[in-house]
Amino acid sequence: MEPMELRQLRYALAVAETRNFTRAARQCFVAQSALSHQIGSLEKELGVQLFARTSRRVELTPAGEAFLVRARQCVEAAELAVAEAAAAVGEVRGRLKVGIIPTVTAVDIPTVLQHYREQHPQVGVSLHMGASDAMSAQVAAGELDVAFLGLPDSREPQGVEARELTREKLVAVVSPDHPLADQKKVTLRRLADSPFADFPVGSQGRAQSDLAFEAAELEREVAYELMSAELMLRIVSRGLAVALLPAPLARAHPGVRVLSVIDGPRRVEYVAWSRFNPSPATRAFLAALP
Amino acid sequence: MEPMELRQLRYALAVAETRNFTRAARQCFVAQSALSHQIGSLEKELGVQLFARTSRRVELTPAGEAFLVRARQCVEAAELAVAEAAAAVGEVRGRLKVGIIPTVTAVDIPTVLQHYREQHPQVGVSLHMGASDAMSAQVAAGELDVAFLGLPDSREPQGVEARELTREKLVAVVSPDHPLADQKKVTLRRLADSPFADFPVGSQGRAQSDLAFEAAELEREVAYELMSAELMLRIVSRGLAVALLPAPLARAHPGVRVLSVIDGPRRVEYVAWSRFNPSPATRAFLAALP
DNA sequence: TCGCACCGATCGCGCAACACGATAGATCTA
DNA sequence: TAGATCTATCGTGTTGCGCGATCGGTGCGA
Repeated sequence: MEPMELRQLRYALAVAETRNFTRAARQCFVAQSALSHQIGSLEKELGVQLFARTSRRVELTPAGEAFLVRARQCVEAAELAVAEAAAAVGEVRGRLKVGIIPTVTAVDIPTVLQHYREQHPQVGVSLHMGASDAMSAQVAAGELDVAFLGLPDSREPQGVEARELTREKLVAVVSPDHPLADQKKVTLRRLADSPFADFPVGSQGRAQSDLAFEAAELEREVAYELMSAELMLRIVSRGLAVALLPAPLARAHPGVRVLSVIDGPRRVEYVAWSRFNPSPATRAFLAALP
Repeated sequence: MEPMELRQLRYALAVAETRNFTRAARQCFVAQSALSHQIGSLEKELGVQLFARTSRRVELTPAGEAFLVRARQCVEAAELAVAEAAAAVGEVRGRLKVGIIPTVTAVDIPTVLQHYREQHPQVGVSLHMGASDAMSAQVAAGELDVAFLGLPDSREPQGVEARELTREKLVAVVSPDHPLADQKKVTLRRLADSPFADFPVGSQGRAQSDLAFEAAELEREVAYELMSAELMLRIVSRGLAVALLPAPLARAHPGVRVLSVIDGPRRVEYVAWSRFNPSPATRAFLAALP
């Protein structure tokens, strides 16, 4: 019996993705008969059914689930091997998965991506938004290549390599009608009387503010929870709530007043990447960051 | 141009291992011409030389080094995929790399290995001796599947999953001629007058004792440093030094006196495995441990 | 209920690529 | 200089991969 080959893994992954032999074959640019035959001989060699197929539906067997996790790693490693070889002669190729929080301020993401793509047109970039915790876990698990994270200044990224990009104090944003609107400086104590818009409980964005109020032994009401800084600012401008946000985001938004907070929380922004063997595309991205 | 296949990676790995096309071909059970051709077409597709060959010597180019790291991961993932598929129908196959410190007491390694092999004859087992720190790093890096570790009771394994096997107090061993030989109990204070045999500086085995002497604010002389408990006991029996060791090891050795140490250090023995996707062979090993 | 659309398995055929053995060419050794 | 060693290359045979066509089974709609 012939040993397993990458082609069979690629076909099997396509079937798992589409749950359909015919579409999988199209995706692999081969005839359905060829793909069927390869899957069949793969299953014969393994001695296990990977797919349970009725003529109407294709599903993964438990064996198929377990097998394809490794098969995916295998194919990814093969792509990375090609990318490494190309990188050794100065050509950066491959794909790059970037995670960003909704409050990146240290760098202008579109500019960074534009420069990166100009320097390395052979790299396909995909962007993903998310929370710092989820994304640093994804980086550690290899599901993201790099991620921009924001943490309270008392914390550090866990389980990943990281570089500090900026360290800044959050500012308060209030609507022009707010009683504090004409102040230049406020304290948490005075802000705590108003309802807040903030990030969802559990996110590091929320922790940035929560920790400060805890340290000051103050209670506050969070009336709105959302992951979007943009929406948060619009809610503030309507006078529905106040918020603590990074200064660059706050100042870029019209229709709100920005107040410095004397005992306000500090946050740190990091760029994080995997501890183990970042891909050439990842190394190039980190090198291209200011 | 054809896409890369596992066959080419297997051949390339064999060449990297043997540094010789002819021997690599034998290892792969193909003719040398076939292997040469595959390597050639692989290099052509990558657009990079992987091997610098004179007709006398074969060496890896930098591109080859980088490429083969990933290629190795790729074929290992392929093997694991096969093992996972087999495991899904109850057959445990594959290879298992076990790391052990020289002072395992919680389990009898030969017995464990014997039972494991009887239950899972399809698994090839390889044993490696080493220090706790080095081996837990190897487990984290995927170079070992499981490792038995010994740590001071104030520490825990880092970067790996681990299960505590036993927690015990170290005993003192002295030669029958030693002034303390007839005591049943001693203190660190009284032991500290004698020269010690102990594990090398930096190892966790050494840390077990060092921490205890530091806590007691005592100085001692370590006259002999070695990684073998067996040798350590022979040195002790000759009267050249005293030592602190796990009780089961000490009692198993003739020609030494074993003393309990009132303020003696405690150690914990763990079995550790990788955080990420242990192989079927690894899962079976952990399940087979008492 | 019948026909039709959909889907995977199978078969026969043509071709590409893989492996083999032999040999050429290069390099180091005695 | 002869020989040993090692990789590249060439010509040849075979295998297995992909293709198109077709079959058989299933669910849906008229």
